This record gives sequence, C-alpha cells and structure tokens, in this order.
Amino acid sequence: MDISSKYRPESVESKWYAYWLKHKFFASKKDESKEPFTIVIPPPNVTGVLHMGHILNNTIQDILIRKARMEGKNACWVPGTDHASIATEAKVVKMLRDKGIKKSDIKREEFLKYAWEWKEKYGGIILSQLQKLGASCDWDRTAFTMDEKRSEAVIDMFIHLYEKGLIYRGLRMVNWDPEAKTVLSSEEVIYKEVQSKLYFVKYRVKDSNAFVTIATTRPETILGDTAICINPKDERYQHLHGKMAIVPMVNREIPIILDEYVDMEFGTGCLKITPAHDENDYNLGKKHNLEVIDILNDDGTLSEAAQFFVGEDRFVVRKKIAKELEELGHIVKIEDYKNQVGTSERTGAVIEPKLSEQWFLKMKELCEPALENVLNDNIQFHPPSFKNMYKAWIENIQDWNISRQLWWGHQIPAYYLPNGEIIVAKSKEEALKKANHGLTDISAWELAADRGNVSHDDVPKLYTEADLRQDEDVLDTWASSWLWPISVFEKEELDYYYPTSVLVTGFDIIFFWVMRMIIAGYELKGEKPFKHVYFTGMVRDKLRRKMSKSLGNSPDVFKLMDKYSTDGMRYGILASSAAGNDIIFDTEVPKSQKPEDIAAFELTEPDSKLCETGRNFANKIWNAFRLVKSWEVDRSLTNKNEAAILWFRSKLSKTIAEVEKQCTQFRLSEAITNLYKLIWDEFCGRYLEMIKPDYDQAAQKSLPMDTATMAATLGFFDKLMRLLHPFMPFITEEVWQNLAERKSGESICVSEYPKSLPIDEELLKEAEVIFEIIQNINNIRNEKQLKKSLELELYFNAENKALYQEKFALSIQKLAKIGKIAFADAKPENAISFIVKDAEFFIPLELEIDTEAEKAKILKDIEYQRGFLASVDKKLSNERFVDNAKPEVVEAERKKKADAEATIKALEERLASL
RNA sequence: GGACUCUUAGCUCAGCUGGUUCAGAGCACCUGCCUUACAAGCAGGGGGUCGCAGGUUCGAAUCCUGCAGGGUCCA
Repeated sequence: MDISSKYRPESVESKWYAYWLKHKFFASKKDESKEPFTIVIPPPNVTGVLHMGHILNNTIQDILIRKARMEGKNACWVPGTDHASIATEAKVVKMLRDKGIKKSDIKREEFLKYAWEWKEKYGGIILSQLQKLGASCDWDRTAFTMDEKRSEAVIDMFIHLYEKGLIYRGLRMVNWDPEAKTVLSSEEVIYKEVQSKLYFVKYRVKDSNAFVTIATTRPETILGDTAICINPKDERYQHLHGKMAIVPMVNREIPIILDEYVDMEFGTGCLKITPAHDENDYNLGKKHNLEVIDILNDDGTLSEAAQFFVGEDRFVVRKKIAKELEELGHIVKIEDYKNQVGTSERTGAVIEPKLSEQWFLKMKELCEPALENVLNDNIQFHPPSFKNMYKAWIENIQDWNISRQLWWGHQIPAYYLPNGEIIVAKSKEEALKKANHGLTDISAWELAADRGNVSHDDVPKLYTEADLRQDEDVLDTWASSWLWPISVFEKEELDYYYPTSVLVTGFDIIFFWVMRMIIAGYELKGEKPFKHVYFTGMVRDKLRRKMSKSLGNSPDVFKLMDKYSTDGMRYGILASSAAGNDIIFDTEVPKSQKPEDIAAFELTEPDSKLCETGRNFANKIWNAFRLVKSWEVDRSLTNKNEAAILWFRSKLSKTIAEVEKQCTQFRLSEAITNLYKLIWDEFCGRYLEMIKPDYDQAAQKSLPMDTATMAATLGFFDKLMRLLHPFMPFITEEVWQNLAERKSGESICVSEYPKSLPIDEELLKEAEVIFEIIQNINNIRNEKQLKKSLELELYFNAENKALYQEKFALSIQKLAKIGKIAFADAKPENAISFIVKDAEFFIPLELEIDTEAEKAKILKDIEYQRGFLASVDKKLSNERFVDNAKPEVVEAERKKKADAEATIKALEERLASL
C-alpha cells in the first residue's frame, strides 16, 4: 500500500463533511427513549464573517455535541443567525447609498424588501463557514431571529410582558447614536478615555457687574442651559444665592439654584445645567422644576432651539462656539482634560445623552429568579468566578430600553388611537378588535340614541383600521435573541429539548445575552434555559489586544485552515485555552493601524506555532496509521507482546477515565493535551515501538506479526481515533474508515465513545520502572555518543528476574536497542552501570570507563536520595503528622522511606565496588 | 473611586478538594542523530526563591491578611 508520508487534509476534510451531511448524522428528532443533549448556537450576526472568536466558541460546542452524540445521547445543535438591527441596517443603508438611493427617500416596506434581499444574499455566509470548521449542527433546524416563528415568539413575548405591566413607555434620558439615529441600551455604549478640553466660561450675573464662571467639556450645550447650580455650603458663592445669571450669546435669564449634588472641588464649583443633554442635569432639572431645551437634532446637528449654528454638527459647533465666546470675552481659560466619552458599539459615534420617549422593560422583578438560580448553581457557570460579576451587575440593574429607531427588526406591536390611547396586540386586526372592545356593530346603540334611550355622547365610537397607527420603532435585537433557547424549538418538542444542556459563549456578552436568556427562560417557560454556561475568553493578539475587525488584527481563519488543516487549527486554538481565560493567539499582527499596513497584513500567510503543533499531531497519527497498515499477519506466529498489550490497555483505560473527568468539568484543553500525550508519547513513542516487528533486510520489508498483537493494535487505534474524534473530527474519520472494512453509512461520528476499563495499577508501575531503565540506557548512548544502530548488552542484578528477563525483555530490547539481557550478580568487565530503585544494571562497553566520573555521579545520587529520605523521616518522626494526616498519606510516606532506603543501599554497594 | 480577577521557566499557560524532592506542559533554546511510519521526526539537556511581606497548619505554588504590579467590569 502506497500512502504519502505527509498527511494531506484538503480532500479528506471536504469529503467527510459531505459524507456526514449526506447521511444526516447531525439531524436530531425528538425521541423519548434517548436522553437529549442540546446546544443552541449563540447566533452570529447575519453581517458577520467567521473570526477567531467564532472558531474557539464553535469548536468547543462541536466537541461537546460530538462527544454526546457518540455517547448515545440525542445530540441536537441548533444553528442560526440573528438579524443584528443596527449593524444590518447600516449595511443596507450603505448598499442603497452606493446605488444612489437615500433611505429617507423610500418607504419602510421598500427598505425592508432591500434588507431581506441583502440577508438572503449574504446572511448565510457565516453558517457555511462553520461547515468548513466541521460544525456538526443539525442544519435542517437553521433558524433566524426574524423568520416567522421567531418573530411570532417576540411579539407574543411583548404582549405578555406588556399585559403583565412590565413594559411601559416613558420619557427618559437615553443614549442616542446620532449616526445610526437610534437609541442604544447602556450596554451598547463603550466608554473611551479621550483627551479633550475643559472650557471655563463666565456668565454675567443679572443686575450686577459680577460674573459666575463654570467649567464644561461641551461648550455647545451652553445654548441649552436653563440654570446654574452651586453647593449651598460653598462659602465662595454665598453672594449668588437667589440671583439670576445670563447665558452668553442667547442672553437667556436662568436661575442660580442650590443643590448639594454639586462637587465643590470640581472645576469652579459652579455647574451649568442642561437638562436636555445630561442625565444628572435632567434629574436636577426635574427636582428644581427647570425648563428643558433640546438643542440637538437626531443627527447630531444643532436644532432651531439652539438659536445659533442651527444645522451644524455638534463637533464643528464646539470649536466655533469656543471661538465666539472667546471673542465675546466669556472664556476665562481652556485646560487640557482627560475624560470618558461614550461611543456606540456598532457605529463608533460619540453618544449623546438625549431626552426621548422610548419603550422600557422593568427589570427588577424579572431578575430575581435569574439571580437566585445562578447563585445556587441551578445554572452552573464555568468558570464559577463569573458568578461574582453577574451578581454585581444584576443587583444594579436598570430598566431595559427595548425600542430602537430603526426599520430592520420586529416592529413594536403597539397601536395608537387618535386620542393617544395605546393598544398592544398581535396584529392590526386584533388591535382594532381591542380598540372597539369586541364591538363590531353599533347600529343597536345608534338606534337607541335615535330613539332617545341613550345620549348620543354615550354611543361607543367604532374605530377603523385607518384610525390605528402602529409604533414606528422596532425592538432591540437582544429582545429576540433572548428567546432563542425557547423559540428555536417546535411547541411539541420544546419540553423534550428544553432546558438545553450547555451554552457556550464569550464572557463579554454575559449581560447582553446570558442574563437575558435566563430571565426569559424563567419568565416565559418557568425553567432555566440551560444547565451550564461555558464562558470562553477573548482571543487576543500577541500585543494582548482583542482580535477585532476594526483593528484588523485577526488572521484569516481560512488561510489558517488551509495551511494547518481544520483539525490542526482546532487543536491549536483549543490546547491553549482554559475556560474563561483569554487566548493569546500567536500569529503576527499588522505593523500599524494604517490602512495600507492592514491591507498588507491581510495578504500575508499567517503563521501559528499553536496550529502547527496540531498539524504535526495529525501527521503523527497519519504515520502511525501508515505503519500499522503496512504490517502483514502470519497466523502461525505466537504473541510475544502480551505485557506491552496489557500495559497499553491499562494506560488507555486510565487516560479515558481522566479525559472523561476533564470533559465533565469542561476542562477541554486538558482533555485534548492528555489525548495528545497518550497518542504521541505512549502509543506511538512506546507501544508501537515495543511491538514493531523487525525489518527483514533481505526481503526489504517488515517481518510479519502475530494475529493477537495485530488485533489488539487495531483495536487500540480504533479506540484512540474515537476518543479524539470530537476534537479532531476529520483525520480521525479518515483513519477510522481505513482501519477496517466499513459499510456505507458507517461513521466514527456515530460510533460509540470509548469507556474506561479496569486499570492494572501494578502493571503501570512496573512499566514506569522499565521506561526509567530505557531512559538510563539512552542517556548512556547520548553521553558516550554511541550510534543509535549499535546494539548493546544489558546485565542486571535484581530479585525480580522475570520482570526484566521475560515480561518486559522484548520491550527493553526494542526501545533501547539491546541485544542480550542477562542476570549478573557481579559487574562485568569494563561496564558502565546505573541503578533504578533497588536494581543494578550494567552495560559492557568497549570503551574506557571513567571510574572517577562514575563515582561522582553515584555520590550525587546518594546525596539526593539522602535529602529525600531526610524530608520523609522528618515527617514521619513528627507525631502531629502521624496523628493528623490521613492514613493513606502516612502510608505513602512509609513506602517512600522504604524505597529511598533500598536505593541508597544499592548505590552505596555500587560505590564500594568501584 | 468600587468590585472581581490574575502574577509559576525566555514566551504562552496547567497545577482541580493543602500531602512525593513538586515545581509541570507546549513553544523557544542547546547537543547528537537523514535509525525503512513520521526531520511536520528520534534520543537527550539546560532553565523557575511559584510577584513581595506576614500569618494559619505537622505540612503552603495551593488557604488567610496586607502591599506592589497587570487585567476586566462598573462608576
């Protein structure tokens, strides 16, 4: 059989993914006889493309779901996307602009038609990219937050919460994104430290020659000032009590009010109050009954109310007004100042606090079960330290602004009657029915009125659809994705799949999403949405910056997959990531943030040591497979490898048990590292070398092998591939399919996940001794610079003769290139020696042996062993240790003592004989 | 400013409920090998006062307190 010595993943990966899809291995149907294992994907934005964060997140989900599937559970991984109101609308607006169409020139319906077209064209990209990653989602279940079923769930949710009195409409200070022209929730605002200026501006005090000086970073808002506030305790300003001040330029008279809120230390101690454009000012304004003057338009330009600079952008005005105030003699000084400025997560625009009418959801009551069930571990966080952050956040929860001034999304099902009354209903027809209180016909009333039985004023008014005006706004995207764990399932299967098993997500959206899903779960389903939450860290570049589109520092994941194979990349990203910890991904970064450097970076081929390790691992497996596949079997041969087989069986069992435990605890990086060592070091490095038949020089091929060894080896290989399959799905399928004859429709991904068998600990310990002997021999080879091909003889002086001479003789011979192994109670001529435990070994060499060097080495060993013995003795002679420590710990110490004493005795005898 | 979290080898990190002389892995580095599965490999090697200072304990990288420095979230 001629197989390439390099593993070539390209054709392998696409071949098996197509095979898996064809046989619908990933499909899940409700089946009460099987335990469900459910994951809903954190829906990526329809605007998204696959980046390192997705790779990490979805690799973890794939591992969990593939393992569950192999364990015989009904594994169901639901894929889908969310509609990402702001981001998508921005994309569509841009697309239209490129076509020469302005959003303001078209109607909502027309805009939505374009938006859907855009979604159909680009919205599926990220999902097909997930297939390249190997994601074993049930693709027939692909959902979208704005498709019919999900939309219905959102509208029903709104009505439910509105009728419960939890949703209300209110005038509030909100975070306004002047670029997207919509409100944002406070979680969508990112605060950035910026270098700005603090302007000290003096206002004339009415009926006096005095001035009052304030400090502000936003001088343009002066035009909307309606008061100046000072601290009543401030000695400096006692004379201003009860006075009026005059706003520069607009010459408005405003009161000087007193409030202890004012920080006397900050600026001048005099605070200008602009209730329309600052949250704190708004609150003070309410308290002191101040006028509210909104000087900004929705797009961030100044409004008529400002009187000056009308229609000009706020930042342009900031510079202009400073100049003008300067000329008018109102500027006292301008200082450099660092402050935090809120920016939009989506557009990057500087957020304006703005007074606006919005829909809100009362959060306090809803949060109670969401907090309690996380604190009591009903829902488990991995790592649990995120509970603290979650708790702190939920305890300071504010009402959630759920309306957005956009078109792309779920339009709020609220209808206004001409008299301003609000009707919330599933459809316009429903709303009309509600508005008319179920009445469809008032002819009887009219008749009665005509007859004078009732007054005409009492005749109920019958509204028509034309009287109803639906709220223009849409709901926040999170208000649909928080229903995801419920809304992706059909009614009749919901109770089977829900609650889902685990949610895998980045900790950065713990409040956006995790908390809200928990709230929705308890409120709408009366049950948690998931049992476990696995938080991934952020993928960062080597400068520890989060990998992001805006920084352009994320390597092209497809180039990575092409270069290192999908399996290799999955290994690379996983092996270095403990749950919740950030991953410093080791690829290069752009030279600078200049567009040309980012463009150049995008063209370079990414290098990653982490992924390279994964690729090399796949290649190692591939070559082990080549080796095993090349062996021929001779039925007449007897099995000489029993010890090796039994040893590896135990080693395998032990690792299976460890991996099982690590997976249950969501320690996936430890699990894969463990499998890596098992396959590379133990299976390839030791087991295969132990049983490998000798090479027949004459025939130019390996000697044949006995049936039992071959069967055992194929069995091990099969198990190893199944163990590794969830982590590295492609190479394991490729090898597994070729290890034996497989029928069409068979696949490793639906084969049984190996379970641990009894472990022979005694045998494992014996083998450790054998490996120590082998290492000693290899050491001697290295030290003496002996050729690897030179066959050596090994003599031993030990009680357990069978262990070295029979049981593991072949293993020693193979792994250390030893010809003859024999017992010798005395040191042979011109031999070099070493000691393992209480056994002494000799290697005769045709070299001069440096006795002095050997003596020194033994003395060093003795010194070490004595130190060790002393530390053990110290413990054992301490009564409090013997009394207090667990019996098994004390017993272990006694064993250590005995071992050390035996070793020292052997070393001393050896030294004496030199 | 508040809360949380981290600090272990040159780099990235493990070390789970204290118990081997416990200090570990990968990468990087050094030495020697193209040994018929694999140079994407094999055999070895060097390298750390576990941030600092106390405390609890028979015993501390591990638990507690303080300090220093980094990070994250919130204000």
